[in-house]
Amino acid sequence: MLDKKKVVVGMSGGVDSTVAAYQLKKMGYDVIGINMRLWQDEFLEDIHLMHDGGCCSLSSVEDARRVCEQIGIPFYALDFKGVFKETVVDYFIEAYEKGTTPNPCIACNKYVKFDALLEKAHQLGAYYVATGHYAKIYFDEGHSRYVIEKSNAIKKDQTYALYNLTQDQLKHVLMPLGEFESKEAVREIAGQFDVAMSRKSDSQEICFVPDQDYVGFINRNGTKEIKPGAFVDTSGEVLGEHQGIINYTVGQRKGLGITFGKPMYVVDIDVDHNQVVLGDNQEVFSREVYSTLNNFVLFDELREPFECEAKIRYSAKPSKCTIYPLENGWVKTVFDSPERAITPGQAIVFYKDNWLVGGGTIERKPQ
RNA sequence: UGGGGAUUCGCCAAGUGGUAAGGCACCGGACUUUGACUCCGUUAUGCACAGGUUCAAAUCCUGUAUCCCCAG
Repeated sequence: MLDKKKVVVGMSGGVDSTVAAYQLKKMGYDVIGINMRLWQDEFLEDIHLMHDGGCCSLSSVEDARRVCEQIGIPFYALDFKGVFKETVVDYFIEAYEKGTTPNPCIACNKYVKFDALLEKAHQLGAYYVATGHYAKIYFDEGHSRYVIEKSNAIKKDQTYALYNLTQDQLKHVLMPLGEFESKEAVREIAGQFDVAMSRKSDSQEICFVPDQDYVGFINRNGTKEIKPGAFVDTSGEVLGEHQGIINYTVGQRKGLGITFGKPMYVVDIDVDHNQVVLGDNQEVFSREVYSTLNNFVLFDELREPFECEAKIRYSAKPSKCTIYPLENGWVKTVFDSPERAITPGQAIVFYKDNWLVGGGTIERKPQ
């Protein structure tokens, strides 16, 4: 029997998860802090010295332990390396190898934090798992469903990374930071535990990749050989040589190592021909987006065209669009105005007012 | 080895006597729970080289080198 007063909190040792745990404790929950061991890499030794890590700092076990002690809750460091490697790291590498751009945080949320960790929570008898995400989750009578609503701290809103959560998961998830009006308010509370920690920076890269060098990471851990190939323009004309498709993502401008007297951007990546297509600023805009693996939160299934807003990357303002159901669970999104750099592999997330409608993985237009 | 033109930061390029624009690339920083984008900043004591004229030259003169074009 699961205890509804019992909650497992994923503790990174950072500001957000610390305050989340503290708030729950204050609300009277029986809180258990768990630090997830996710990845080991000899290059990661000092990474916790550089970043707060927010959700997924890897080496802050000691911070997490100390904080739990101060809050007065039990603490465990548990091994999640297996799931993490399979569902996040391998996915990450494979995505790049097939010419797309992964979003590891979304995968981690889906498979690790709200699946593996939730399962662990249940094993410990806890009904809930909680995190320091900036988002609001609750049961909405109007929709007769669990819903995800944007955080009050709109600048820190993290609902984008949560679109994959199912009703089953949402039922068991608490996000106490959703009501906070700002990160500053959260930091203030964190200050009482550990001054140094409350000042930790927000900066964040891919948590398992040292030095922002994801290319080196894939070279060390990937299976495929990275081969140079041709840069071509949108008409197929060869412009130069690229260093391997994993180095590029749609919309990228810097690091092409080739000059044209005007800014040039990656417009597309053609894995089959090992080519990277370049174009000018105008050529990187488009109104249509196709997505698969869609999950809807506000309703069960998309059955007819639906007017809403959507964003195609984490840090973007939602733009007006209409979404259309296609066959095999695909969704076609048509924006009112062109969007910049629609990138296969990234997520498109739909919103209606402050509610998260759903989302999916961006794919290239089906032929 | 006749004539003409060129040579400015890694690349493109402005500057025609008054004390080296700009773009791209690179590098650094900000922003960011992904990758990108964006923003800010740094970057040639020196204009192929050697002399000369001038208060003052990348800009004028002389010579040298390299490249391009036209003639043999």
